[in-house]
Amino acid sequence: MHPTIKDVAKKADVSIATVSLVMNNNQRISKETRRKVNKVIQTLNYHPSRSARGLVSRKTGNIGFILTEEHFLRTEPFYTKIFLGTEFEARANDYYVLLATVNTSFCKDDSLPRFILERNFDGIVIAGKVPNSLIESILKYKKPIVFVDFSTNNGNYPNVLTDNLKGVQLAIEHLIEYGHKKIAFIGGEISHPNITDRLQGYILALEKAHITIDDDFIITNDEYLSRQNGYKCTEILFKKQKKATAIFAANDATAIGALQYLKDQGYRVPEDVSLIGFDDVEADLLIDPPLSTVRVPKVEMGTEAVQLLLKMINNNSILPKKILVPVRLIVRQSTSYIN
Amino acid sequence: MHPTIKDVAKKADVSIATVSLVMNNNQRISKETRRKVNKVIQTLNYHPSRSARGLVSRKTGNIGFILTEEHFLRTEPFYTKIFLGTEFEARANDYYVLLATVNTSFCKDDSLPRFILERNFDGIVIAGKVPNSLIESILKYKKPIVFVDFSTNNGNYPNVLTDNLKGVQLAIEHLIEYGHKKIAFIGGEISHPNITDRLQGYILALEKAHITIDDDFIITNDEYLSRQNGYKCTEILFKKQKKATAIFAANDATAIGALQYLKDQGYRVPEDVSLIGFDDVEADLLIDPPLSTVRVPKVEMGTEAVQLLLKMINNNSILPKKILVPVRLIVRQSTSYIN
DNA sequence: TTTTAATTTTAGACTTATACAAAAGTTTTT
DNA sequence: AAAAACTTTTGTATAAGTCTAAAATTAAAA
Repeated sequence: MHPTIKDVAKKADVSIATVSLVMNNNQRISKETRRKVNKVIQTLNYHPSRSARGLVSRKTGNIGFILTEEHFLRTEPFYTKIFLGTEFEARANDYYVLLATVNTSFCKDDSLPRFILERNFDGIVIAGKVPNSLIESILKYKKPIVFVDFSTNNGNYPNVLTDNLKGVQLAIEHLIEYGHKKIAFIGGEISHPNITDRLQGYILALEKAHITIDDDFIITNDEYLSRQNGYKCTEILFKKQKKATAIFAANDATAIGALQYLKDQGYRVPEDVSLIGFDDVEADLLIDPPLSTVRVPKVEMGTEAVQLLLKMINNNSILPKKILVPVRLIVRQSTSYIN
Repeated sequence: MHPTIKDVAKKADVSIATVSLVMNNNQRISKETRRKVNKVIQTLNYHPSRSARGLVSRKTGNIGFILTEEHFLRTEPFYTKIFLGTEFEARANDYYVLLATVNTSFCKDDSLPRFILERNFDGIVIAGKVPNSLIESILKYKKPIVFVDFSTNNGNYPNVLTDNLKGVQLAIEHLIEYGHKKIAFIGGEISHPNITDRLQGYILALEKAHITIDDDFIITNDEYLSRQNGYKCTEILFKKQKKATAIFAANDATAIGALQYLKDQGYRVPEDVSLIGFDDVEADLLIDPPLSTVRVPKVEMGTEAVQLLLKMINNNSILPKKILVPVRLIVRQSTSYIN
């Protein structure tokens, strides 16, 4: 059998309480005893049992990570990267991450992820948009929660968000610098906080540059932010009289769909139309031309979320309610000077 | 506080042992008592504590998933999908999956993933090639292990593998059907079991079609299976006198690199050269022309692995030593009839 | 020596599973 | 019909490994 706290205690000739105190860095233990015990711990390669610890201390050492199935199975590894970030940061702090997906149409009587029912977690990271009914169910457990890439006014929990306003501003300024004035905004899921922000940022950036907002250049709907939807929006945009010379797409998937439409219609990108997206996903480099975009630091969002969550778990009093992760303009070949 | 077994026992007017037996579907409990207890369990929304269970039963309900950092961070979500599969299957069986990455250059004194040290797992899925030293360290724990997408003769543990021979055979037959006879094989990591198999399959398929193997058409090395390497191999291939009319690439990344070289040199795909890969990754659809390939069912590999692992954990006697997951030929636009 | 501070130990709790004991219910034997 | 022998069902007691409040011990200071 593998060693337990008793084996360590016996070998170090102290009580198990002492060993426990040493393990938990309690300062009452004398340096000498500490050293002696630590040595035995090393020798025996002792590691305390999670189960026993969890049972008595009511801390499980687990962090839950929840997102919708839809987001999880999404082709672009957007949330996968956020997950990676949480995983790294959790591991660095001796936590495990338990991943669970929920149905997009979760309703209040559906059963919650198992680790919640079993109280097998100390805190939860909720990534992306999830149903309100799910949030309400989870809130009942009164455990620390951090939202990533989604904000809700349900409860008052901290968020880790993309700096959308800043990102759009960078993108629009970039287009303006290239001489564009007829800049369109296309995208779906307009009621999603991220997209609302981006549209808002688009308007602000144009106003700042003293360019009048033209409603004909704003094509939005409430459908999923897919390539298909990007294609469709661009089609609507270009069926109008006025022609935009640049398109800001609400995300890269939308931009890739837009590119397809433009190619199909014989427009050259960027010669005829400049195109910029948002997110910076893998696919951007694979398409022709490579897509200019705004980089969202996905992995960092995950690490930030865990750092915040751990602070909550440890009752750290200073808690930012909102962390905006910095974005970066990535200029590739889909944007150029206006002809 | 949330309910414990005691609360259930009191409310159902039975002993905690009875509740426990009901929870574990022990048949000695009478139908009536069972019903009564189950009803209370429902009413109280009782879920047994993982920690307590783990402590007494020595089962943690956790499955470890190990892969190298390199594989985890890989752009193509190959292992991510396998992970998804394990996650789904594990959840369906009330297990959690704990993911851990290890350094590619793990050496025997490095510390193992934490869940191993803490014995916080019932079995492990090892995905992809991992250092031998790691395997040796893990074997010491004498716990069930299943290897996915990698086979080792270290110990005698079951594998879940791609049916490489079949896959290559399908690809080569497809090319032959299109009239190709000068079919090249390119790829790195030639000592990787998968790639060794694929080369083997290439040779067998050609022999079967009575086409003589030409060593000039086999370009391999031991570097990582990257696009860069695909580019390089193709360069070597086409600097020779004899020109191949079709290329079988050891995987899709290699194929994409090959495509780049061909385009750079003015070869048209598939008019001048047919190109087929292996894996079926996301990128295949994004490149121009979309890549013909052999689909590896990644998610299914994960589910198969967990099913196998659970059988081992539950001491199921009938254990296949090797599961070959079926592959499928995916014909897209990078292959065509020879001109 | 007494008081105080520092260090260590004792004892109990956390929740569940299970061996064994006990009770209740059935069948067989006399 | 009662006793004996089973069978089925339920309960009692204990153990798993760790943490922690409170108690006990030791050392240091007064």
